[in-house]
Amino acid sequence: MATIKDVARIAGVSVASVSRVLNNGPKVSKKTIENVLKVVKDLNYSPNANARALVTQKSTTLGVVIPDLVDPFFASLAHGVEQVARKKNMQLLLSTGLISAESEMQAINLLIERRCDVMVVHSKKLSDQVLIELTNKVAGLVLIDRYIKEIAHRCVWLDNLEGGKIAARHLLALNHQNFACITSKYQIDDPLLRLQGFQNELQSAGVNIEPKLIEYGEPTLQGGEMATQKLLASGKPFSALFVYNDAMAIGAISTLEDNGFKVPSDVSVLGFDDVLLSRYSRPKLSTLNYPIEEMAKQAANIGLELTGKQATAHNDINCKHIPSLVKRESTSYRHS
Amino acid sequence: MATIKDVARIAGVSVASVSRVLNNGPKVSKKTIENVLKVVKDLNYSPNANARALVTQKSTTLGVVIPDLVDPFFASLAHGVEQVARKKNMQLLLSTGLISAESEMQAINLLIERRCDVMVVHSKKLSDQVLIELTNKVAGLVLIDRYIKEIAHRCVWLDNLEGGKIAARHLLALNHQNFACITSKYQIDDPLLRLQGFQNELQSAGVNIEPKLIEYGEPTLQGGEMATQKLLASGKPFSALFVYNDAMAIGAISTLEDNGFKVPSDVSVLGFDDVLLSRYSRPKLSTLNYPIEEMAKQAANIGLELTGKQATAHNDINCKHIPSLVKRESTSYRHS
DNA sequence: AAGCAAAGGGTAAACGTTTACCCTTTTATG
DNA sequence: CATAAAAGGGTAAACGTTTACCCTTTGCTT
Repeated sequence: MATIKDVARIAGVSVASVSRVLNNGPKVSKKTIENVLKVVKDLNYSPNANARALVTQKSTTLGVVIPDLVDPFFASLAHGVEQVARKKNMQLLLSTGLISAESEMQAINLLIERRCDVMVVHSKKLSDQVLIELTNKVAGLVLIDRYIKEIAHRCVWLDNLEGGKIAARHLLALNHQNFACITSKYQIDDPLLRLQGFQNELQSAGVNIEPKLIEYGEPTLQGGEMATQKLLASGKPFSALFVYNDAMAIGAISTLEDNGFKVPSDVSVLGFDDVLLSRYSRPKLSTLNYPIEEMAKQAANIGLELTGKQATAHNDINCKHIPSLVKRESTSYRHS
Repeated sequence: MATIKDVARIAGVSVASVSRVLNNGPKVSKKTIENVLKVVKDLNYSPNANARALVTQKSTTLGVVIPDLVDPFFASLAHGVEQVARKKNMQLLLSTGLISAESEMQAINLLIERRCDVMVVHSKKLSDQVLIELTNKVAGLVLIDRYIKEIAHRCVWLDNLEGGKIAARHLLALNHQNFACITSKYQIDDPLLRLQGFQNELQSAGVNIEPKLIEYGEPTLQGGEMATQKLLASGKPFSALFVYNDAMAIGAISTLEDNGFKVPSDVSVLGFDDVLLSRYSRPKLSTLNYPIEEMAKQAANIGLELTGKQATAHNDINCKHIPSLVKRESTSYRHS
């Protein structure tokens, strides 16, 4: 593959001039520009990004750490980052860290070796302490979906507690009194906080949720189906069901209807996340919008600011996001 | 950030020794290894991947060109490649090229600048000629979802024509006689071939499809809804509907049911792709499985072989894939 | 016509690695 | 004990760029 030296030699100029032409630098005559550009084209020359990164001490790479790409939620996250990358003529380097502390750490280390300027990191397993140290070491590292008080300005996160409360308020406003809840069996803070917010708000309204009407499952369609079966098996009546995520909610609806319950007339079902699926289900799913793509963009932009690649914007920016209710067809007023 | 020289200096050895330790090279004593490793840890040293790539003339990067990450289909593609990348301790570099010849070319060029060893490229707009030249230039470039005769061994593709035929055979076997078809308005070869295969097979069975019962639309839920409305507006009866993809098929089902048609008892609906959605819809969608993730893995492995990073496997490998019927609930026997 | 600024362009160091080649020390062999 | 082989480790070139610094030419000012 041709190098800059080849171009210089054939064009009869120095490598410095070639470099200047390629980078729109100063001090090149029109004639040289044309000349060099022609040789570049003839030789099919392509500058070596690695060499460039080495000497300039900056990569044009935006790194992302997510567990997985197959989960649409994380795909949206990556997509958000990708959009700001493209706007800056940078590229996405993906590092997957299945949810374990070691693999998360490894994924981050790979990005560090690549000297990514900016890194958007989704980490659930690494300790606060480790992440704080990491942010000290890596200027452009921003955490997403996580809140650590000491580095609040480096965190872009969703208020899950408030999400639970919003869910409760919506269902209460629809005149419901008997509530059930399906949540994820995985003990990370998201499901815990959503449930807690939900319960808190119900309690404020003087309503308690029957312990048997809280079920746990895999955060998948099947998990939702199984949890719903357990709910029904309990024999306790309920007219409103708050579910950890949309996939589980769709599973729940499926099982409810198989058992003769109409959604929403018999049971209102409320999901969480507002992923693509929710718009495709029948009835269309009422849910809480998790603006992950916007959050990812914000995280990437903060990373860019931190590394001085972008004028630091409004510093009153709020890194805490509140999910918003998306009322569709799966929740409705209960006529008593 | 500490460099290998810092490590060498503090450990009291040469950079060569440090390098050898880091790469498990020969000619290092146990004592040196321990010594160096300790300094590496103390200094929090992280080797610079760019420098490494420059001198070794190989990157540990696996590039992917797709239009988009938000489409689950392409996310699956990326996920497939990512899995083989991880197995080889390589990483995914993503380059998005919205469907236009220029942006596809640009996306590929970015990967070339990065000197990706292996590139899995999804290109619909670049000409055969351009892609052939590209494969000559880039040893590890493999095309996915595209077939070019001259470089067949560098193409991993799905037989869309056969897919259309399989769809027709399935629906014919279910005793249907009046067929409708919804396809994508975008004139790339996939929709064209699927429709052609479908029609060919129907003709072989002596059945013709009413021209008014072929509709075009955006390949989305809404596109499916609108196309179905036009189908119904034609007034022509049909009991079997073959749809370009799952999203459109779900839109079609939605519109059919809104208009009083039961799926599958009144109309059988068959999708294409077998994306996540199809398992979540009600009724669950019958569809043709597009094994994109497997295909992506295969493409990545071929790229690896081409660049000698992997023993060349069975060379009887088949790069042509045939979609397989996934019978779920949206198609059924027509009782005449 | 002298002097000087501006414009154009070249030289070479630097970025952080790997590795071929060479040298020294230790160990094994007879 | 002499010697060869093996083991350990150092030196420096090379990878392909960018850019600070310097030099030459040109044109303008007085």
